[in-house]
Amino acid sequence: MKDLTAKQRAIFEYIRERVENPGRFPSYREIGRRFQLRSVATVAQHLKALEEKGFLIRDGRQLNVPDSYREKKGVAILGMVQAGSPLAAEANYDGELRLEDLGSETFAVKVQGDSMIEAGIFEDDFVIVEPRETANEGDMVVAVVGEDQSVTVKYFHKSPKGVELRPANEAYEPIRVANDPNFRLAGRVVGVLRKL
Amino acid sequence: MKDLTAKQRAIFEYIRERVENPGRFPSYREIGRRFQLRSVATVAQHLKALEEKGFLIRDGRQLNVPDSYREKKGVAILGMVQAGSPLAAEANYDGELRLEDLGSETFAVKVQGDSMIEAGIFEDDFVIVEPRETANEGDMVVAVVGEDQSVTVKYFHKSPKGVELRPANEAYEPIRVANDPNFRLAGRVVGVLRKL
DNA sequence: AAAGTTACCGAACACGCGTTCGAACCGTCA
DNA sequence: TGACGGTTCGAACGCGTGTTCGGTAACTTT
Repeated sequence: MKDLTAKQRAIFEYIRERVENPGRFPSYREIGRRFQLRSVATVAQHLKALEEKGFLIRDGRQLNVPDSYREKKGVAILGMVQAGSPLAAEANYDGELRLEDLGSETFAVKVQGDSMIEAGIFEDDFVIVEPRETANEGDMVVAVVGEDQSVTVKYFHKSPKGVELRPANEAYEPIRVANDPNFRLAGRVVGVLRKL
Repeated sequence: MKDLTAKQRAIFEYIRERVENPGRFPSYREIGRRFQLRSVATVAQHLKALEEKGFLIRDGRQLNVPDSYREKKGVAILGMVQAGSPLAAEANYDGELRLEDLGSETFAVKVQGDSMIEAGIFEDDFVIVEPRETANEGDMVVAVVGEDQSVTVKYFHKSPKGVELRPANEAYEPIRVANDPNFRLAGRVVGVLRKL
Protein backbone atom coordinates (compact mmCIF):
# COMPACT_ATOMS: atom_id res chain seq x y z
CA MET A 1 0.00 0.00 0.00
CA LYS A 2 2.09 2.88 -1.28
CA ASP A 3 1.89 5.90 -3.50
CA LEU A 4 -1.21 7.19 -1.75
CA THR A 5 -1.48 10.68 -0.32
CA ALA A 6 -2.66 11.00 3.28
CA LYS A 7 -6.12 12.00 2.15
CA GLN A 8 -6.40 9.22 -0.36
CA ARG A 9 -5.24 6.69 2.22
CA ALA A 10 -7.83 7.92 4.71
CA ILE A 11 -10.61 7.66 2.16
CA PHE A 12 -9.47 4.23 1.06
CA GLU A 13 -9.43 2.98 4.66
CA TYR A 14 -12.93 4.31 5.18
CA ILE A 15 -14.13 2.56 2.04
CA ARG A 16 -12.50 -0.73 2.97
CA GLU A 17 -14.17 -0.58 6.35
CA ARG A 18 -17.55 0.12 4.80
CA VAL A 19 -17.24 -2.59 2.21
CA GLU A 20 -16.64 -5.23 4.91
CA ASN A 21 -19.40 -3.89 7.10
CA PRO A 22 -22.24 -3.46 6.29
CA GLY A 23 -21.17 -4.93 2.99
CA ARG A 24 -21.65 -2.31 0.34
CA PHE A 25 -19.65 0.42 -1.24
CA PRO A 26 -20.49 3.80 0.33
CA SER A 27 -22.06 6.38 -1.95
CA TYR A 28 -20.11 9.41 -3.10
CA ARG A 29 -22.23 11.59 -0.87
CA GLU A 30 -21.66 9.39 2.17
CA ILE A 31 -17.92 9.61 1.66
CA GLY A 32 -18.23 13.36 1.24
CA ARG A 33 -20.15 13.68 4.48
CA ARG A 34 -17.56 11.63 6.35
CA PHE A 35 -14.73 13.93 5.24
CA GLN A 36 -16.64 17.22 5.20
CA LEU A 37 -16.44 17.53 1.46
CA ARG A 38 -19.23 19.70 0.13
CA SER A 39 -18.87 18.60 -3.46
CA VAL A 40 -19.30 15.14 -4.87
CA ALA A 41 -16.84 16.15 -7.56
CA THR A 42 -14.09 16.10 -4.93
CA VAL A 43 -15.04 12.58 -3.97
CA ALA A 44 -15.16 11.56 -7.62
CA GLN A 45 -11.67 12.94 -8.07
CA HIS A 46 -10.30 10.97 -5.12
CA LEU A 47 -11.97 7.79 -6.27
CA LYS A 48 -10.58 8.28 -9.75
CA ALA A 49 -7.11 8.61 -8.25
CA LEU A 50 -7.62 5.45 -6.19
CA GLU A 51 -8.83 3.61 -9.27
CA GLU A 52 -5.85 4.75 -11.34
CA LYS A 53 -3.47 3.62 -8.62
CA GLY A 54 -5.10 0.20 -8.51
CA PHE A 55 -6.69 0.46 -5.06
CA LEU A 56 -10.14 0.23 -6.52
CA ILE A 57 -11.37 -1.71 -9.50
CA ARG A 58 -14.43 -1.36 -11.60
CA ASP A 59 -16.78 -4.31 -12.13
CA GLY A 60 -18.85 -2.95 -14.96
CA ARG A 61 -20.44 0.11 -13.38
CA GLN A 62 -19.61 -0.76 -9.77
CA LEU A 63 -16.45 0.26 -7.95
CA ASN A 64 -14.96 -2.36 -5.65
CA VAL A 65 -12.05 -3.06 -3.35
CA PRO A 66 -9.76 -5.66 -4.98
CA ASP A 67 -9.47 -8.97 -3.16
CA SER A 68 -5.82 -8.28 -2.40
CA TYR A 69 -6.81 -5.33 -0.22
CA ARG A 70 -9.80 -7.00 1.39
CA GLU A 71 -9.61 -7.84 5.04
CA LYS A 72 -8.99 -11.50 5.65
CA LYS A 73 -11.75 -13.59 7.09
CA GLY A 74 -11.54 -17.02 8.64
CA VAL A 75 -8.51 -18.19 10.53
CA ALA A 76 -4.97 -17.36 9.52
CA ILE A 77 -2.60 -20.26 9.19
CA LEU A 78 0.82 -19.55 10.56
CA GLY A 79 3.50 -21.96 9.48
CA MET A 80 5.10 -23.89 12.29
CA VAL A 81 8.76 -23.19 11.88
CA GLN A 82 11.64 -24.37 13.98
CA ALA A 83 13.33 -21.05 14.45
CA GLY A 84 11.86 -17.62 14.90
CA SER A 85 8.49 -16.72 16.22
CA PRO A 86 5.75 -17.34 13.70
CA LEU A 87 3.37 -15.38 15.87
CA ALA A 88 4.85 -11.94 15.68
CA ALA A 89 5.37 -11.48 11.99
CA GLU A 90 2.87 -11.52 9.20
CA ALA A 91 5.72 -12.82 7.11
CA ASN A 92 4.75 -16.29 8.22
CA TYR A 93 1.23 -15.97 6.95
CA ASP A 94 0.63 -19.19 5.17
CA GLY A 95 -2.91 -19.20 3.92
CA GLU A 96 -6.23 -19.46 5.57
CA LEU A 97 -8.63 -21.99 6.99
CA ARG A 98 -12.12 -21.55 5.68
CA LEU A 99 -15.07 -23.81 5.96
CA GLU A 100 -16.57 -21.87 3.08
CA ASP A 101 -14.03 -23.45 0.77
CA LEU A 102 -16.06 -26.61 1.15
CA GLY A 103 -18.97 -27.26 -1.13
CA SER A 104 -22.38 -26.19 0.04
CA GLU A 105 -23.52 -29.81 0.27
CA THR A 106 -20.82 -30.65 2.76
CA PHE A 107 -21.97 -31.64 6.20
CA ALA A 108 -20.48 -32.76 9.49
CA VAL A 109 -21.19 -35.77 11.64
CA LYS A 110 -20.37 -36.09 15.30
CA VAL A 111 -18.52 -39.31 15.95
CA GLN A 112 -19.73 -41.85 18.46
CA GLY A 113 -17.56 -44.72 19.61
CA ASP A 114 -13.89 -45.44 19.13
CA SER A 115 -13.82 -47.53 15.98
CA MET A 116 -11.51 -45.09 14.19
CA ILE A 117 -9.25 -44.34 17.10
CA GLU A 118 -6.10 -45.53 15.36
CA ALA A 119 -6.77 -42.99 12.64
CA GLY A 120 -6.78 -40.29 15.29
CA ILE A 121 -10.53 -39.88 15.32
CA PHE A 122 -12.06 -39.93 18.77
CA GLU A 123 -15.51 -39.85 20.23
CA ASP A 124 -17.17 -36.45 19.87
CA ASP A 125 -14.91 -35.37 17.03
CA PHE A 126 -16.64 -34.04 13.96
CA VAL A 127 -15.94 -35.62 10.61
CA ILE A 128 -16.52 -33.34 7.66
CA VAL A 129 -18.20 -35.20 4.85
CA GLU A 130 -18.48 -34.49 1.16
CA PRO A 131 -21.53 -36.32 -0.20
CA ARG A 132 -20.64 -39.04 -2.69
CA GLU A 133 -22.11 -42.31 -3.81
CA THR A 134 -18.82 -43.88 -4.74
CA ALA A 135 -15.39 -44.08 -3.16
CA ASN A 136 -11.86 -45.13 -4.01
CA GLU A 137 -9.88 -47.90 -2.38
CA GLY A 138 -8.68 -46.75 1.03
CA ASP A 139 -10.88 -43.65 1.33
CA MET A 140 -12.34 -42.88 4.68
CA VAL A 141 -16.10 -42.85 4.22
CA VAL A 142 -19.36 -42.41 6.03
CA ALA A 143 -21.71 -45.26 5.21
CA VAL A 144 -25.20 -46.39 6.07
CA VAL A 145 -25.42 -50.13 6.80
CA GLY A 146 -27.72 -52.77 8.16
CA GLU A 147 -31.37 -53.14 8.74
CA ASP A 148 -31.42 -50.32 11.28
CA GLN A 149 -29.76 -47.95 8.78
CA SER A 150 -27.03 -47.13 11.26
CA VAL A 151 -24.27 -44.77 10.23
CA THR A 152 -20.57 -45.46 10.60
CA VAL A 153 -17.22 -43.98 9.74
CA LYS A 154 -14.85 -46.53 8.22
CA TYR A 155 -12.16 -47.12 5.67
CA PHE A 156 -13.51 -48.19 2.29
CA HIS A 157 -11.99 -51.27 0.63
CA LYS A 158 -13.01 -53.29 -2.36
CA SER A 159 -12.50 -57.05 -2.34
CA PRO A 160 -13.50 -59.84 -4.68
CA LYS A 161 -16.31 -60.66 -2.28
CA GLY A 162 -17.65 -57.11 -2.31
CA VAL A 163 -17.16 -53.95 -0.33
CA GLU A 164 -15.44 -54.10 3.03
CA LEU A 165 -15.64 -51.36 5.66
CA ARG A 166 -12.64 -51.54 7.94
CA PRO A 167 -12.41 -49.82 11.30
CA ALA A 168 -9.17 -48.34 12.56
CA ASN A 169 -9.29 -50.25 15.80
CA GLU A 170 -8.04 -53.79 16.30
CA ALA A 171 -10.82 -54.49 18.75
CA TYR A 172 -13.43 -54.33 15.97
CA GLU A 173 -14.02 -56.55 12.96
CA PRO A 174 -14.40 -55.30 9.39
CA ILE A 175 -17.94 -55.13 8.06
CA ARG A 176 -18.62 -56.92 4.79
CA VAL A 177 -21.51 -55.49 2.89
CA ALA A 178 -21.76 -57.93 0.01
CA ASN A 179 -25.41 -58.69 0.46
CA ASP A 180 -26.67 -55.74 2.44
CA PRO A 181 -29.56 -54.11 0.61
CA ASN A 182 -29.45 -51.22 3.03
CA PHE A 183 -25.82 -50.36 2.31
CA ARG A 184 -25.34 -46.86 1.00
CA LEU A 185 -22.38 -44.53 0.89
CA ALA A 186 -23.19 -41.18 2.45
CA GLY A 187 -19.95 -39.54 1.50
CA ARG A 188 -16.23 -39.25 1.73
CA VAL A 189 -14.53 -37.87 4.83
CA VAL A 190 -12.53 -34.79 3.84
CA GLY A 191 -11.67 -33.49 7.26
CA VAL A 192 -11.77 -33.96 10.98
CA LEU A 193 -12.46 -31.26 13.53
CA ARG A 194 -12.11 -31.50 17.25
CA LYS A 195 -13.32 -28.83 19.64
CA LEU A 196 -11.49 -28.71 22.95
CA MET B 1 -43.55 -20.54 6.12
CA LYS B 2 -47.28 -20.42 5.65
CA ASP B 3 -50.05 -18.07 4.68
CA LEU B 4 -48.31 -17.03 1.50
CA THR B 5 -49.98 -17.21 -1.89
CA ALA B 6 -48.10 -18.97 -4.68
CA LYS B 7 -47.05 -15.66 -6.18
CA GLN B 8 -45.92 -14.22 -2.88
CA ARG B 9 -43.94 -17.37 -2.13
CA ALA B 10 -42.21 -17.19 -5.52
CA ILE B 11 -41.27 -13.57 -5.03
CA PHE B 12 -40.06 -14.23 -1.50
CA GLU B 13 -37.85 -17.11 -2.69
CA TYR B 14 -36.39 -14.88 -5.38
CA ILE B 15 -35.63 -12.18 -2.84
CA ARG B 16 -34.07 -14.61 -0.40
CA GLU B 17 -31.83 -15.91 -3.15
CA ARG B 18 -30.79 -12.42 -4.16
CA VAL B 19 -30.11 -11.30 -0.61
CA GLU B 20 -27.67 -14.21 -0.10
CA ASN B 21 -26.03 -13.66 -3.45
CA PRO B 22 -24.85 -11.12 -4.46
CA GLY B 23 -25.77 -9.77 -1.07
CA ARG B 24 -28.27 -7.01 -1.55
CA PHE B 25 -31.97 -6.60 -1.75
CA PRO B 26 -33.17 -6.50 -5.37
CA SER B 27 -34.81 -3.29 -6.54
CA TYR B 28 -38.54 -3.14 -7.19
CA ARG B 29 -37.86 -2.94 -10.91
CA GLU B 30 -35.55 -5.94 -10.85
CA ILE B 31 -38.23 -7.99 -9.16
CA GLY B 32 -40.74 -6.73 -11.68
CA ARG B 33 -38.54 -7.75 -14.59
CA ARG B 34 -38.03 -11.22 -13.13
CA PHE B 35 -41.78 -11.82 -12.93
CA GLN B 36 -42.83 -9.88 -16.02
CA LEU B 37 -44.60 -7.23 -14.01
CA ARG B 38 -44.84 -4.01 -15.93
CA SER B 39 -45.70 -1.86 -12.94
CA VAL B 40 -43.60 -1.26 -9.87
CA ALA B 41 -46.87 -0.71 -8.02
CA THR B 42 -47.56 -4.43 -8.36
CA VAL B 43 -44.20 -5.22 -6.80
CA ALA B 44 -44.82 -2.72 -4.05
CA GLN B 45 -48.12 -4.43 -3.34
CA HIS B 46 -46.48 -7.86 -3.05
CA LEU B 47 -43.72 -6.54 -0.83
CA LYS B 48 -46.25 -4.84 1.39
CA ALA B 49 -48.06 -8.15 1.75
CA LEU B 50 -44.81 -9.95 2.60
CA GLU B 51 -43.98 -7.29 5.15
CA GLU B 52 -47.40 -7.52 6.77
CA LYS B 53 -47.07 -11.30 6.99
CA GLY B 54 -43.68 -10.99 8.65
CA PHE B 55 -41.54 -12.38 5.84
CA LEU B 56 -39.78 -9.08 5.40
CA ILE B 57 -38.83 -6.53 7.99
CA ARG B 58 -37.97 -2.89 7.69
CA ASP B 59 -34.68 -1.54 9.07
CA GLY B 60 -35.42 2.11 8.90
CA ARG B 61 -35.93 2.63 5.18
CA GLN B 62 -34.47 -0.67 4.05
CA LEU B 63 -36.43 -3.89 3.59
CA ASN B 64 -34.70 -7.06 4.73
CA VAL B 65 -35.15 -10.78 5.10
CA PRO B 66 -35.43 -11.67 8.82
CA ASP B 67 -32.65 -13.86 10.20
CA SER B 68 -35.10 -16.69 10.79
CA TYR B 69 -35.66 -17.02 7.04
CA ARG B 70 -32.05 -16.58 6.04
CA GLU B 71 -30.25 -19.54 4.53
CA LYS B 72 -27.77 -21.22 6.82
CA LYS B 73 -24.10 -20.89 6.04
CA GLY B 74 -21.22 -23.01 7.20
CA VAL B 75 -21.40 -26.74 7.63
CA ALA B 76 -24.44 -28.46 9.02
CA ILE B 77 -23.86 -30.86 11.86
CA LEU B 78 -25.93 -33.97 11.66
CA GLY B 79 -26.13 -35.98 14.83
CA MET B 80 -24.68 -39.44 14.63
CA VAL B 81 -27.42 -41.70 15.77
CA GLN B 82 -27.47 -45.46 16.03
CA ALA B 83 -30.72 -46.05 14.24
CA GLY B 84 -32.23 -44.22 11.34
CA SER B 85 -30.50 -42.26 8.70
CA PRO B 86 -29.38 -38.83 9.86
CA LEU B 87 -28.61 -37.92 6.30
CA ALA B 88 -32.05 -37.88 4.81
CA ALA B 89 -33.94 -35.79 7.28
CA GLU B 90 -33.37 -32.24 8.37
CA ALA B 91 -34.87 -33.38 11.63
CA ASN B 92 -31.40 -34.37 12.71
CA TYR B 93 -30.00 -30.93 12.15
CA ASP B 94 -27.90 -30.33 15.19
CA GLY B 95 -26.22 -27.00 14.85
CA GLU B 96 -23.52 -25.67 12.69
CA LEU B 97 -19.76 -25.59 12.41
CA ARG B 98 -18.43 -22.13 11.84
CA LEU B 99 -14.93 -20.85 12.04
CA GLU B 100 -16.44 -17.39 12.32
CA ASP B 101 -17.62 -18.25 15.80
CA LEU B 102 -14.02 -17.99 16.83
CA GLY B 103 -12.58 -14.67 17.84
CA SER B 104 -10.91 -12.61 15.18
CA GLU B 105 -7.55 -13.03 16.87
CA THR B 106 -7.68 -16.77 16.57
CA PHE B 107 -5.10 -18.35 14.34
CA ALA B 108 -4.04 -21.81 13.24
CA VAL B 109 -0.68 -23.52 13.32
CA LYS B 110 0.32 -26.48 11.22
CA VAL B 111 1.77 -29.20 13.39
CA GLN B 112 5.22 -30.64 12.76
CA GLY B 113 6.41 -33.79 14.46
CA ASP B 114 4.58 -36.37 16.50
CA SER B 115 4.97 -35.12 20.04
CA MET B 116 1.20 -34.96 20.60
CA ILE B 117 0.32 -38.17 18.85
CA GLU B 118 -1.28 -39.74 21.91
CA ALA B 119 -3.68 -36.80 22.04
CA GLY B 120 -4.72 -37.62 18.48
CA ILE B 121 -2.77 -34.78 16.93
CA PHE B 122 -0.65 -35.81 14.01
CA GLU B 123 1.87 -34.17 11.73
CA ASP B 124 0.24 -31.73 9.29
CA ASP B 125 -2.86 -31.30 11.43
CA PHE B 126 -3.86 -27.75 12.20
CA VAL B 127 -4.28 -26.67 15.77
CA ILE B 128 -6.61 -23.74 16.26
CA VAL B 129 -5.22 -21.33 18.81
CA GLU B 130 -6.83 -18.64 20.88
CA PRO B 131 -4.16 -16.14 21.93
CA ARG B 132 -3.57 -16.06 25.66
CA GLU B 133 -0.70 -15.30 27.97
CA THR B 134 -1.84 -17.60 30.74
CA ALA B 135 -3.18 -21.12 30.93
CA ASN B 136 -4.80 -23.47 33.40
CA GLU B 137 -3.40 -26.74 34.63
CA GLY B 138 -3.78 -29.38 31.92
CA ASP B 139 -4.63 -27.04 29.05
CA MET B 140 -3.17 -27.80 25.68
CA VAL B 141 -1.12 -24.79 24.69
CA VAL B 142 1.13 -23.39 22.03
CA ALA B 143 4.32 -22.04 23.54
CA VAL B 144 7.50 -20.38 22.44
CA VAL B 145 10.59 -21.80 24.14
CA GLY B 146 14.35 -21.78 24.01
CA GLU B 147 17.01 -19.61 22.56
CA ASP B 148 15.84 -20.27 19.01
CA GLN B 149 12.28 -19.21 19.89
CA SER B 150 10.90 -22.47 18.59
CA VAL B 151 7.20 -23.13 18.80
CA THR B 152 5.64 -26.25 20.26
CA VAL B 153 2.27 -27.73 21.10
CA LYS B 154 2.20 -29.28 24.57
CA TYR B 155 0.15 -29.82 27.67
CA PHE B 156 0.57 -27.10 30.26
CA HIS B 157 1.32 -28.10 33.85
CA LYS B 158 2.39 -26.14 36.87
CA SER B 159 4.79 -27.66 39.34
CA PRO B 160 6.65 -26.34 42.39
CA LYS B 161 9.72 -26.02 40.20
CA GLY B 162 7.93 -23.96 37.59
CA VAL B 163 6.02 -24.57 34.40
CA GLU B 164 6.27 -27.93 32.71
CA LEU B 165 5.30 -28.58 29.08
CA ARG B 166 4.41 -32.21 28.61
CA PRO B 167 4.20 -33.95 25.26
CA ALA B 168 1.61 -36.64 24.56
CA ASN B 169 4.20 -39.13 23.42
CA GLU B 170 6.21 -41.41 25.67
CA ALA B 171 9.22 -41.10 23.42
CA TYR B 172 9.68 -37.47 24.39
CA GLU B 173 10.60 -35.85 27.67
CA PRO B 174 8.70 -32.98 29.29
CA ILE B 175 10.21 -29.55 28.92
CA ARG B 176 10.80 -27.58 32.10
CA VAL B 177 10.84 -23.87 31.59
CA ALA B 178 11.77 -22.65 35.05
CA ASN B 179 14.64 -20.49 33.91
CA ASP B 180 13.93 -19.92 30.27
CA PRO B 181 13.83 -16.18 29.56
CA ASN B 182 12.47 -16.89 26.10
CA PHE B 183 9.47 -18.82 27.33
CA ARG B 184 6.19 -17.31 26.29
CA LEU B 185 2.69 -18.67 25.93
CA ALA B 186 1.27 -18.03 22.49
CA GLY B 187 -2.17 -19.30 23.26
CA ARG B 188 -4.52 -22.07 24.20
CA VAL B 189 -5.47 -24.80 21.74
CA VAL B 190 -9.23 -24.72 21.24
CA GLY B 191 -9.53 -27.08 18.30
CA VAL B 192 -7.83 -29.43 15.92
CA LEU B 193 -8.51 -29.68 12.22
CA ARG B 194 -7.26 -32.31 9.84
CA LYS B 195 -7.66 -32.08 6.09
CA LEU B 196 -7.69 -35.41 4.30
C1' DA C 1 -75.70 -8.84 -4.70
C1' DA C 2 -72.15 -6.67 -2.00
C1' DA C 3 -67.66 -6.88 0.03
C1' DG C 4 -63.17 -8.40 0.17
C1' DT C 5 -58.82 -10.43 -1.57
C1' DT C 6 -55.43 -11.01 -4.98
C1' DA C 7 -53.40 -9.44 -8.96
C1' DC C 8 -52.17 -6.22 -12.24
C1' DC C 9 -51.67 -1.65 -14.89
C1' DG C 10 -49.88 3.37 -16.16
C1' DA C 11 -48.40 7.59 -14.51
C1' DA C 12 -46.30 10.74 -11.71
C1' DC C 13 -43.47 12.31 -7.62
C1' DA C 14 -39.40 13.56 -5.00
C1' DC C 15 -34.97 11.87 -3.99
C1' DG C 16 -30.35 9.87 -4.21
C1' DC C 17 -27.17 8.26 -7.36
C1' DG C 18 -22.68 8.63 -10.42
C1' DT C 19 -20.84 11.61 -13.79
C1' DT C 20 -19.11 15.75 -15.84
C1' DC C 21 -17.90 20.72 -16.58
C1' DG C 22 -15.75 24.94 -15.34
C1' DA C 23 -13.33 27.30 -11.90
C1' DA C 24 -10.41 28.16 -8.14
C1' DC C 25 -6.34 27.77 -4.61
C1' DC C 26 -1.90 26.07 -3.07
C1' DG C 27 2.06 23.78 -3.05
C1' DT C 28 6.41 21.59 -5.70
C1' DC C 29 9.37 20.82 -9.51
C1' DA C 30 11.71 22.35 -13.63
C1' DT D 1 7.98 32.06 -14.11
C1' DG D 2 5.27 28.58 -15.72
C1' DA D 3 3.61 23.89 -15.61
C1' DC D 4 1.78 20.35 -12.90
C1' DG D 5 -0.66 17.76 -9.42
C1' DG D 6 -3.51 17.62 -5.28
C1' DT D 7 -7.55 19.47 -3.33
C1' DT D 8 -11.71 21.80 -3.14
C1' DC D 9 -16.01 24.00 -4.84
C1' DG D 10 -20.91 24.74 -7.16
C1' DA D 11 -24.00 23.44 -10.57
C1' DA D 12 -26.20 20.67 -13.64
C1' DC D 13 -27.35 16.23 -16.21
C1' DG D 14 -29.77 11.85 -16.85
C1' DC D 15 -30.97 7.77 -14.57
C1' DG D 16 -32.71 4.46 -11.14
C1' DT D 17 -34.89 4.32 -6.88
C1' DG D 18 -39.09 3.72 -3.54
C1' DT D 19 -43.60 5.54 -2.93
C1' DT D 20 -48.25 6.73 -3.99
C1' DC D 21 -52.66 7.47 -6.53
C1' DG D 22 -56.37 5.93 -9.34
C1' DG D 23 -58.28 2.38 -11.97
C1' DT D 24 -59.33 -2.58 -13.89
C1' DA D 25 -60.27 -7.39 -13.54
C1' DA D 26 -61.01 -12.19 -11.69
C1' DC D 27 -62.11 -14.88 -7.86
C1' DT D 28 -63.91 -16.08 -3.05
C1' DT D 29 -66.47 -15.06 0.96
C1' DT D 30 -70.31 -13.15 3.19
